[in-house]
Amino acid sequence: MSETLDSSAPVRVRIAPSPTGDPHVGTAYIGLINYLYARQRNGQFVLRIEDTDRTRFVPTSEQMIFDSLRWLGLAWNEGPDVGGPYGPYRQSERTEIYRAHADQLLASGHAYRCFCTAEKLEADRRQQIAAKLPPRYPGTCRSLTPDEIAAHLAAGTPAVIRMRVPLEGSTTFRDELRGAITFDHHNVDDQVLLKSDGYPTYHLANVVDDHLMRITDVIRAEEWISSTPKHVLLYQSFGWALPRFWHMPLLRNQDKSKISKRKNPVSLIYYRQAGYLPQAVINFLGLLGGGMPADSNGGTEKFTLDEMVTHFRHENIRTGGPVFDLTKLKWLNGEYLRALPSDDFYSALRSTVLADDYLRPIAALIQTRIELLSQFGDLTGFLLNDNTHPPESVYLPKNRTREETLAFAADQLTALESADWQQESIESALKQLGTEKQWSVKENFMLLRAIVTGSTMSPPLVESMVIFGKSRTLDRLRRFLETEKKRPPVK
RNA sequence: GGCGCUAUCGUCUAGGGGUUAGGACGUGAGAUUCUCAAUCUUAAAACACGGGUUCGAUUCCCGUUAGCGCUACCA
Repeated sequence: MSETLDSSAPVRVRIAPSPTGDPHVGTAYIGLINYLYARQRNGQFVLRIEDTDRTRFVPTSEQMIFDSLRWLGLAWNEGPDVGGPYGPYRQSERTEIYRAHADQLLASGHAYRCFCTAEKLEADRRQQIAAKLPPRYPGTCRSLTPDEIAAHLAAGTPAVIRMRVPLEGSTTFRDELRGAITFDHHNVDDQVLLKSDGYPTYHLANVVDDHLMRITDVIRAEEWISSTPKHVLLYQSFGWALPRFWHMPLLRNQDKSKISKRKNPVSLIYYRQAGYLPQAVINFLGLLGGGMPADSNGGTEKFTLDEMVTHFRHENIRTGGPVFDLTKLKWLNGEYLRALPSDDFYSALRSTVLADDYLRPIAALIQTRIELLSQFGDLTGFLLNDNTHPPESVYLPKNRTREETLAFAADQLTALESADWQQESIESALKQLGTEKQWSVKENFMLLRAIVTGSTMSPPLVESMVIFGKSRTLDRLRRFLETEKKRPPVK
């Protein structure tokens, strides 16, 4: 095992979300654990944006991450928006640093250039899988001669830089929650460190940044355990001291799989818009995985972020993955809502479901459709209600079976998930799906209307969906599918 | 398939070599309330399995099983 950081070094931790979409509830969870750790030890909490995957980059994502984490009360000491002594805190602005470090590994022999094409790698992988072998990089470019490399470079062949994992031996590291974990080098792949577009992969960037940013404790999700030996090897190649590693259990869906948007609302935007209070969400997150002594608050399961700072014990974190139980979160939220002073409760309503920004576009939508102002609620109920589950008689099109209808609704969900949330993109995504599956525009939109509004009659559907918001609309679709799946056919 | 991690009520968890294995959510029943919600009372509900170690294992060790994760020029 390698040396660890000087244990007297001031504690510095980080979260490193990727701006690839809506801010994720898992980011908030890991953020909370890091935040508590830093505050308990008078340490620093760093926010770093890991935007090295240019293909999945979503420009609006970063701001949403900032807003959501602040909403929850997780303030960071250093980050892209607040600055700090170890910036820049956006990885896309640090590419020179990664390149220099990759070059250093090239020079020291800990890494090598690889000129294999994506097609070849894919073919290799398929062959290995077919032969029941573990898919690994076959080492084609591992021992290229200087001449061969020069030739490729001269020819301008696109290249990546891979790490040279020792063929023999093993790497052991300590996980603060589980003890020593060992990986045989046979099972550690020659990971790509620098991609052909010049951006680093997570593995290089996170090691380089954690070292340069003086991170003492890497507190991250359990899914990283199997790549930790690569990181340890990298630290060793650079001759750097190791941080402590804490791998948190993964949040789970009801079926125990890793939490996913397909089976659960995971967007923090959703929780905000649906009317969860930040103190309820953060309290609930603190309940998952243990860490709070049961008797620290007189046995209550309700506690504030500050109470967590004083009582939370990282050593007591349970390593089994907790199911993210929406039912319990809702109960907790109700508790907080009821405990609110009535004025605060009213402002909470006014800043969410009755916010001007929300109501104004709704007004525009119904102005031409009413004769009395008091009819407002008649037309907009579905935008103010939480649950609008249509009966089969409403959602089922003539000449369609229940099975094909539910299957199509699931397709609609998939199509909408990847759609940009604007009228035109939503419409074209839906129409394209309709054409593919031979559903008429009318059937298509009517079904969706029934699911989203609970009725066959409503203001313009897509505009309504835009106002209602992506995360809530998709959630409605998901809940519809889920309950219909469980319900036996009525007919 | 390979490697790794994990295992207490349906769910979140407490506990720990000898306990009636505790609490919370949810569920059932009852009380209260004009209704509903809230509230109160109450009930059902768990140590995955097999070997050890031990006077005694749910607790410690090993194995099995199951679940999960990783196995990308994604993070």
